[in-house]
Amino acid sequence: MSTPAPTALTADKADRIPPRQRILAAAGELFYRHGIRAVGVDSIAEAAGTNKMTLYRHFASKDELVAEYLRQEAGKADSYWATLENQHPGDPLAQIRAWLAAMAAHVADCNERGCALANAAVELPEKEHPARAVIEDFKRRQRGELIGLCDKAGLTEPEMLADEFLLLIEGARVTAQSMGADGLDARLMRMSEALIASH
Amino acid sequence: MSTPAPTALTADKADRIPPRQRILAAAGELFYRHGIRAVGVDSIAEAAGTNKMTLYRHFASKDELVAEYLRQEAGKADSYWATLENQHPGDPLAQIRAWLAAMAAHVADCNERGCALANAAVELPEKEHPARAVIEDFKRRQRGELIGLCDKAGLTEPEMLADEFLLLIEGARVTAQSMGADGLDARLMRMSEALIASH
DNA sequence: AGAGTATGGTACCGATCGGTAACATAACTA
DNA sequence: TAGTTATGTTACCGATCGGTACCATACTCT
Repeated sequence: MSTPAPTALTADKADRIPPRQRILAAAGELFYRHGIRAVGVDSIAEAAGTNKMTLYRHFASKDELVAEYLRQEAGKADSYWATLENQHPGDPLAQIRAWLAAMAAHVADCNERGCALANAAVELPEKEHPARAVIEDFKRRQRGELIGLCDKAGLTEPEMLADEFLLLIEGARVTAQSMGADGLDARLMRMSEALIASH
Repeated sequence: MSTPAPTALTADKADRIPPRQRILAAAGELFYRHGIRAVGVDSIAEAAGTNKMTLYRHFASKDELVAEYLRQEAGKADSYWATLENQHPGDPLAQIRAWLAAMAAHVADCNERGCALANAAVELPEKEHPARAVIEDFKRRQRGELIGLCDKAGLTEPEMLADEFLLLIEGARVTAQSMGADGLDARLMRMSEALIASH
């Protein structure tokens, strides 16, 4: 009678998921959807099916929670390189193409709101914010991985090419937020192929 | 004794500049530097050398002030196309190159924090916000102007090329916020020239 | 000079912000 | 079973949020 049904739909506290993970998941959703500064800790705790006190037992401050949220997002993106290697073992060019296609799909997805890390950089300009280090480290790693792939694929000027890809993708993700993603993914893939051909 | 000295250094109320302009100027500075949500109306009024009451006599709400701020920024960018036409009359390709160079300079400028309109789009995802219409209109106009120049310059696939430019620039401006602008402007110019050559 | 208007100053509103104290209740562990 | 730890609950803190009422100036225009 007490437990209505183990629906597992809502992130209710009855779930076996520990509160720290629930908080992080709820914060991720809200931060990404509405923006970091637009979301208060109260609403995060509520969405996580817990309360503010428990939140502050796991995170020293909102800023630290933000940093952890970004670490989580960075980790997801980082692990994707290994997935690509598994899908196209020993074929760096195919990995690059798959990565570009995945990015184009992100751009085309109406539910997406760009790169969480890049958005955070726009919203948190203070250099002292703990999130800044997370963002910069991630962007550096991402660039390094992509340069490595371009290099292994035997493409000329791998650094230049990787930067071209990154600028194009980043531009597309932010443009989609202000102009919509109408046909942007197809355009993105065409441009990418042209870049590959020219290297 | 009362007036210490007409220093004209601070944006003091003694200036002949009407409060509405002072408020808009102060809001522009603060919004761009620290982010829209990070700036309260009190601090805007104070920076403008006036008070909150006068601010609300000129702007119906903070959201409306934000929209007006973005209209102002859009207007500046819009008027730049005429400047380009004056500097290189009848030479659309030179105008494109000058525009690209100006954008690269923006990217390289450490005091810049990307496109004010694009940043606002990241910070204000709510579709009902009065700023959204301003942003979308501006981006559409910008794209139209650039397509027109590419077309008049006799470049092939002017729409495609304009989108390539826009994505590249937008990507560079947001990337500069998370990775610094280290050599990004030179890279940007090289990529732009390659794009022009291929069209 | 007088009337109307624009601005400044102050105090205030309810709501929310990030963050905490104190206490009760679980849950796990020895 | 006793003790410890993690979690939930409630109430609260000072500060700030966007927004407003009220009144005193100051300026402008007839």
